[in-house]
Amino acid sequence: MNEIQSDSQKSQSATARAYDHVKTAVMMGEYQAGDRIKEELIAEKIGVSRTPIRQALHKLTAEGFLTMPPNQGARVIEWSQQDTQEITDLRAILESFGAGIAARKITQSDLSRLETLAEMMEAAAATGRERELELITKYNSEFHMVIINSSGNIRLAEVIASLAHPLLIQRRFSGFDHARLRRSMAHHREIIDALRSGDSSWASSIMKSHILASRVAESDTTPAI
Amino acid sequence: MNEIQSDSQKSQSATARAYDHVKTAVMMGEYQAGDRIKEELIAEKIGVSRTPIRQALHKLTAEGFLTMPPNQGARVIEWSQQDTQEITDLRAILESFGAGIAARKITQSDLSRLETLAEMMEAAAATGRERELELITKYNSEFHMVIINSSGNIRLAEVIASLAHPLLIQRRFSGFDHARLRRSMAHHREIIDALRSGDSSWASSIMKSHILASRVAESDTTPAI
DNA sequence: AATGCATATTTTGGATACAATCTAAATTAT
DNA sequence: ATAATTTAGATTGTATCCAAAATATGCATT
Repeated sequence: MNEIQSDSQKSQSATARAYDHVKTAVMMGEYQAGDRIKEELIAEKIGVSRTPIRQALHKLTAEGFLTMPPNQGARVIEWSQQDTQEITDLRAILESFGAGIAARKITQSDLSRLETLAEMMEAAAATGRERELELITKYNSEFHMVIINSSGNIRLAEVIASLAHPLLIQRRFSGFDHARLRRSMAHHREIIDALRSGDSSWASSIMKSHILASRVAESDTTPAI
Repeated sequence: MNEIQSDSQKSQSATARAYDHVKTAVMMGEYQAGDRIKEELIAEKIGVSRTPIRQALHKLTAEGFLTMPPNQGARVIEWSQQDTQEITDLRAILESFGAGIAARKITQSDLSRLETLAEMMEAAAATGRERELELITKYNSEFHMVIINSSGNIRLAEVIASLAHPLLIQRRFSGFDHARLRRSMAHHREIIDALRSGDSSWASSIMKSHILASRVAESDTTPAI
C-alpha cells in the first residue's frame, strides 16, 4: 500500500513516516501482540535513523498501541478478555450517546452513505466467503464513524478511537457466524431507520444493542460488526 | 542499587523527568495555553540534552497536552468553550456509567473515604476563602476517582483522564459561587447515599446531574466541583 | 513612518557516536 | 545432567553534531 507516495511519503517528516509504518505494521498483524519492536530494524526498513523511530514509538505508546518498559524498548500491547469486555461496555455507552445526538442532526447525504455501506456489507456477507470479513469490517468501521461524526462532538470520535486501539491490533478473524452476521445487518438497517426518523431514543437504544450484541464467547475476537 | 536518590528524581530516566517537568509546568500554568515550548530551554532547566525532551514532547502531544505543528516545535494546546462543553457531556455519560456499576461493588472503606472527602470539602467551602478553591478541586478529583475506580473498569479511568487533559491546563479560577458550591456539596452527600444503598439507577442519575450542573456560563472555568 | 526584501539568528528535525543496560550463549561449578 | 556464573553481543538511552526551516533583524525604498 505504498503506491501513492510521490506525494505524501516523501514530503512527510521522518517521524511521521516511522509512525505510519509501525502503526500499520502493528495493525496488519505483521507484529503480533507481545512482539518486541527493534528500533534499528525499523530504521533500516524505512531508511531513517533511530531518532525519529524513537519519537514515533513514544507517540504510539501514549496512544496505547505499544508499551515501553524501561530499557527494554517497545513491544506490542497485549490485551485480555477483560480488556475487550471493558472496551465494549464503553463503546456501547459512547456510541449510543453519539447516535442519539446524530438522530437530530444527521444530513441526507450521510444517511445515503450509511445506506450504501449497509448494502455493501450485506453483499459481502451474502457471499459467505471468509475473505470478505476484512472488507465487512472496513465498511462497518466507516458506518460507525459516519454516525459518530454526525453527532458533531469531535472528542467523541477521538475517545472512541483511542479506546479501540488495542482492538485494532489484528488478530485472526473467527469464522463466519451467519446468525450473528444476519442480526448485525438487520441492526444496521434499523439504525438507519431510527436516524432518519429523528428518534433519539430509538437510535440510541438500537445502537447500544448493536454493540452489546457483538460481545461474544471466548474464541471470537472480531470487533463489533 | 540502594542509593538514596532524593526518592524519585535521580532514579527516573531523563525522558521521564522531562515528561514530568513539562507536564507539571503546563498544569501549573507556568506555560499558558498557546505558549511555545522551546526544547533547549527545558533541556537547560533540568540538565539533560534535547533528545529526551523531544521524546517527552511527542508523548505529551499524543496525550493531548501539546500540539506540534511541523517545524515549529511544541506549544501548549488551546481549548475553546466548545471543548469544555463536549468534555462535560462525555464526562457526564461516563461517570454516571461508572457510578452505576460502583453502586454494586463499592467497599465499606471506599465509602468511608468518600465521606471524609465530602467533609473536608464542606469544611473548606465553609471558610469562604478563595484560596481554598484549589484544595476543594483536589479533594473533588479524588472523590470522583474513588468512584470511578470502584467500578472496576480500568479503562474508564483512563478514558476520563485523557478527556480531562485539556481542562488540566490551568486557568484562572473563577470566584466562589456559593449557591453552586452548596449544591455541589449536597450532591456529594447524595452520591454517597446512593452508592451505599446499592441503587445503581440513583447513583447513576445523581452523578449525571452533578456533572451537568457544573456546566456554567462563559467566564467560569472551574471544572466539575 | 511604513512596507518589502535580503540577511542573520534562532530553533527545530534528523544522523551519528558512545555509554549503560539487557539478553543469551558459553563456561564453570554443584 | 542441572544450576549458577561469567562474558560477549545486541539493544536501548542519551549526548552531540549538522543541515534545513522558521523567525527575527536591519536596511533600502517608497
